[in-house]
Amino acid sequence: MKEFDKKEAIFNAMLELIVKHGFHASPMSDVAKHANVAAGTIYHYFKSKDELICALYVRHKEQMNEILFKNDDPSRLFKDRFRIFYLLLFNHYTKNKNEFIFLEQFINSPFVNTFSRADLQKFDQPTYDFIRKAIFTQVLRDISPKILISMIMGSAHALIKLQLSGEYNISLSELETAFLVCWDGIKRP
Amino acid sequence: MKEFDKKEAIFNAMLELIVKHGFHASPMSDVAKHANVAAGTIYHYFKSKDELICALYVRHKEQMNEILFKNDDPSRLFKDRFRIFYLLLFNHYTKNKNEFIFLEQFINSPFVNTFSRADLQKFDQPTYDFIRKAIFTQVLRDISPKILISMIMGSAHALIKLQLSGEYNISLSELETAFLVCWDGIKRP
Amino acid sequence: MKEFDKKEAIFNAMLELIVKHGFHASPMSDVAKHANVAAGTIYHYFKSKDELICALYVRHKEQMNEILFKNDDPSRLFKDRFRIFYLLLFNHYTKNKNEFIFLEQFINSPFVNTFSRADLQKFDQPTYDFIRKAIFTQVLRDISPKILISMIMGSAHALIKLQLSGEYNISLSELETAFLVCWDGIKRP
Amino acid sequence: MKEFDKKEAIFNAMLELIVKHGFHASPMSDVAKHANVAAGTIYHYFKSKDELICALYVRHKEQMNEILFKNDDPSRLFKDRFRIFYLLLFNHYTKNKNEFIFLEQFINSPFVNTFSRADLQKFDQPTYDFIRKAIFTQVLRDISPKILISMIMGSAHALIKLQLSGEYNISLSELETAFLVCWDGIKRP
DNA sequence: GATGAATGAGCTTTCATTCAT
DNA sequence: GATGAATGAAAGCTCATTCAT
Repeated sequence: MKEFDKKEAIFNAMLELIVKHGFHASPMSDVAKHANVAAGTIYHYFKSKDELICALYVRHKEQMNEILFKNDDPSRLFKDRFRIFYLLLFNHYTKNKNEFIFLEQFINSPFVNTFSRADLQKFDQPTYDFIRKAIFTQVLRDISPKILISMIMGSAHALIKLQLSGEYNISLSELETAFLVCWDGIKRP
Repeated sequence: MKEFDKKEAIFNAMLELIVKHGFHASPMSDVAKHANVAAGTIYHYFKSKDELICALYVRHKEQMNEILFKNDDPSRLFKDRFRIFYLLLFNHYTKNKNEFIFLEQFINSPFVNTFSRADLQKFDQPTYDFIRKAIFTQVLRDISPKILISMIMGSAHALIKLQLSGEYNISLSELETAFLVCWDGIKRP
Repeated sequence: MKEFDKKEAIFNAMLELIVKHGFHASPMSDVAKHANVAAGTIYHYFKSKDELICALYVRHKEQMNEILFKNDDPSRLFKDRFRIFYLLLFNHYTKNKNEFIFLEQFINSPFVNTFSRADLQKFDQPTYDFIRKAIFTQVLRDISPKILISMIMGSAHALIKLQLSGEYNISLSELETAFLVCWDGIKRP
Repeated sequence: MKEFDKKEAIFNAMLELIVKHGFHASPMSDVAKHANVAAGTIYHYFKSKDELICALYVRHKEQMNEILFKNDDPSRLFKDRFRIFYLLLFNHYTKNKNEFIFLEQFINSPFVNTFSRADLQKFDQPTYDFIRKAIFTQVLRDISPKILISMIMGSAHALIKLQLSGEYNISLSELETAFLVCWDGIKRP
């Protein structure tokens, strides 16, 4: 078994357990069991439980940026690009529930404070640039990009959470309407 | 010291500790210390740590509903009523950071699963009714109230989080613009 | 069972185990077992294993100073007082092997560095004063008390170690000769 | 790199780490790192950590006997030979602090029990013979050589420890006086 | 009601040692 | 010979909870 495999196995085991039981109810011994490695092995790849959890966050953010922006085509109309962004976000997380739940748990826990504000901003740089340019070109409302991004992502995440909760099943047409709710709010009037 | 005082002291101590260190780093012994009671005393008021945390959540939700709706005047224009709701939400949480951080941490942790879906909905009933009626009277978009509420609250909370993060200071006029971003998205076009 | 009893039981259990197996082979779980307390109980009385070990050292030094000096009579001839000191030292340690072995292990381990030089000197203050005065009154050689004390205690401890090793059994008359070996070396010629 | 070099490197790394952190805080992985070899390599040269530590002790004792006795000239006056022995001992250890601290730590730890009494005596045979003959020729007091050696070495080591502690700096003339303290005690009166 | 010493299961982490390469 | 990833038993320590006072 190659190193790559074990590290991945540990990541996946930790992700699954955190989602199911939370940080404090996911002992390293269980992570080891689920990853099919010895407890000590985890400590070859990660200095501590905290570091493993933070590495999981970093890995996720990098993967998401890849997913959201790898096919973005700046020559197209912004509204269309933004719609694709919105749908990619929704689709990825509703199909990868664990990643979403982990993410929400992480960013609302004191673990985030492990990172400096600058580090955290770095992960969101692609989204920040995406929105900032659209404000600059007068496509979006003339308001701080930070505020706009917060509102966009906040409402999108809430929508994803609703879907994942099983409390309500969002149809495709409702998703398109939700996109419009967002778009009508942020576009320059 | 009256019973009331001790229970309140325990609530406040737990709230403060959770916000500062997270659930798993807030031992009951520390709660006792901060509340100036003996460790055993907590167990007169709450069956367990989990129960205490859940009771804290219930207390908070009830207080918030009181704050948000006690002065709501159904005879006024919905847009105005909604604006007040939006500002009350923002103002309360930006002035009571601990409550907000606890809330976000709680609802994104496996603790929420302590409650049945029905119980959780009960806490949000006032908001649900508030929005549902406005859809019914054709003031708001014709879309599931659950979706609309998710998006409204998601974006509002994200805004509050931005303000509390210290990363950006939202001015009064920006707050009014943010309200419009929200309103323009949800109002019936 | 009173607090005093448990703390004492922990002290004694730790002492015995360290002597038998060394610091690193005396797990807290064994200490707990030998002291008939729960593992966690040790941590009510001592913040950590290291602190327990250091407290053991402090306790020992205080007891020894009591033993060595409580009956010292400054009105007597110094040689006699010193002889009593010498014999008390030898007798106490040969009858309390564990204390001696712990002490030697402790002061030759990196644990001593827990204490500042000043703290360590404080424990030896009574002996220091005892010897310094005898140098001042021209009974002992005119040499730094630190040097004299080192040589006295070093040779006395080595003698005790010889006796405790079982390699050789020191008779009473040999002990008196050993005292003279010491005395003839340190007295003012 | 020759075998010799690696074994030496391992010895030196272990010595340094033990002195700095003690036996129980000197992991083999650190020894490997400091010696610039792989962890597994240590096990080609030594069966276990304990064996490595014991081998270190043996190596040291052999080196010391070489140093102390290689230039001893039995035709000279015993007092002079003993003085040289005394000064060699002091000089070597005050210039090789690590060796001294390791030695003291080792002989006061349960590790010594790895060796039989006979083995331990073998290492001290040269010193034993040196002193025994001087008693036999009536130069030294008529007392068991074991007692005499214990007292000599005990006081000498205590002196070295004083110097190494940095607590007091022993001058050359004080060292000569210390030698006389020793000599006046042991010489036949 | 209130206390806080005591519990002990269970946590994170370490580290001597092995073995496939 | 040499490597260092992998092991897993065992360490130090924490903390929710209990119960005699």
